[in-house]
Amino acid sequence: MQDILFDFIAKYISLTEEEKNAILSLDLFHSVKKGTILLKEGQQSKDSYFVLKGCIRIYYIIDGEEKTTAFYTEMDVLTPPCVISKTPSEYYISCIEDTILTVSNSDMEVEVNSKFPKFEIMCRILAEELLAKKQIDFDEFKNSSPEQRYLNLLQKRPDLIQRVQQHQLASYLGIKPQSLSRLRARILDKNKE
Amino acid sequence: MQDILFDFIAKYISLTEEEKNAILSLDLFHSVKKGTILLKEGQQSKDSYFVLKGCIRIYYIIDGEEKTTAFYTEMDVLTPPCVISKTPSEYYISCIEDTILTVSNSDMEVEVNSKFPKFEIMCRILAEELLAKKQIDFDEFKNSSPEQRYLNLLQKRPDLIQRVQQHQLASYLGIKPQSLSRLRARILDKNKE
DNA sequence: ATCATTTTTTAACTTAAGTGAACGGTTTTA
DNA sequence: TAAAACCGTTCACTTAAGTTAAAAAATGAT
Repeated sequence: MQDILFDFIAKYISLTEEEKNAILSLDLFHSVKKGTILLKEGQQSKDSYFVLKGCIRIYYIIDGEEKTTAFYTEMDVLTPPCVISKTPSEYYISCIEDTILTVSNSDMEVEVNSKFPKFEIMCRILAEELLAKKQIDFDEFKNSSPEQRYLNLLQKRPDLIQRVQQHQLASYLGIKPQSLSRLRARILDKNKE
Repeated sequence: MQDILFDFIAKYISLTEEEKNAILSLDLFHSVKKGTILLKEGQQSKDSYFVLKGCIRIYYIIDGEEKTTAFYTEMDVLTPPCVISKTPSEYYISCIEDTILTVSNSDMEVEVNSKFPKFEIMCRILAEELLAKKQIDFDEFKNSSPEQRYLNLLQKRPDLIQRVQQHQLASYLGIKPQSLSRLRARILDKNKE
């Protein structure tokens, strides 16, 4: 499990044994049961996550309805926006599967970064990469119809469609569950011809 | 003009005179005429921008149609995704007004960051903030209808609606120009009652 | 295994966005 | 300055998503 984290870090910087031990001493690894809520609306938090196994989601509750906007699976990093802005969260974060993840808080990161400037660099590169990816995802979302978005997701993250509930997937695609269901039937019809 | 840049930087780190001079010696400031294309599809680039005055936009050309996905105005920072991923650009960047901006390339940034570790920290914080903001914007986009998006924009960036062409605004809102026109008429009707 | 609950699908109807075309009004440019 | 190109709006029509409700299927608990 630790190797997964170190392999991930190795994509950005190379670590000495001393540095690896410093990380391990932080006791970052946690096992979390399906359904656990990591963050609630209104709460303040300093926690960031790295998913080793499983899946977590971000969702809002608007007019009593859950609106899922993001999923994080194996090898995904999540620093919730409210941690950056230091404001109360407007959304929930929960585990939709039994999940193994690392939990680090921003105080820890400040300390590690000042002790090992390498980490500062890794964090910068990682944030830049995630920003670039988010921008591209957003662009694709704007430039395509619900049906195209679904087909696109089928290409890029086929696992999600299996492991995630339809109504969560629907709001992730910016539509209602009934529309997703209909849209899938439409696609099947087309392929039959 | 330089003070605008230094005021912006001051939000993140404090600079000595020596550091300010190091920045000024880089010759970052540029004036660009309306209509200038800063980046074309297919090009590779290392340039990042900070807008001091004016407005630039990102757009794709899909099936011969321009699809505008982002606007950057006063005090906005833009590092195009293709600069981060070091891949050819899939989009264009152009000035829709006479614009004053700083242009810095990633080689310069690597050098400055290694000479002044402070800058590394600023870049990290800035990237994290922009990522958090982008995530929230994306969430709001998914959770709202075209009409709500338009009204939301009217609140948050009323200037954009004045200075940007309707068909560019439409694709920014994820709809067709005719739909934006109709939607505005609908809103006016409602307010008349 | 059965029942209760939740999730997904289907259907009928409403609403709004997409499409293609036409109309003035502006700006560009030859 | 006249012609061409472009832009925003409007209209009629098509297509697809939203809404409400109900049925069917899957899941979970006892």
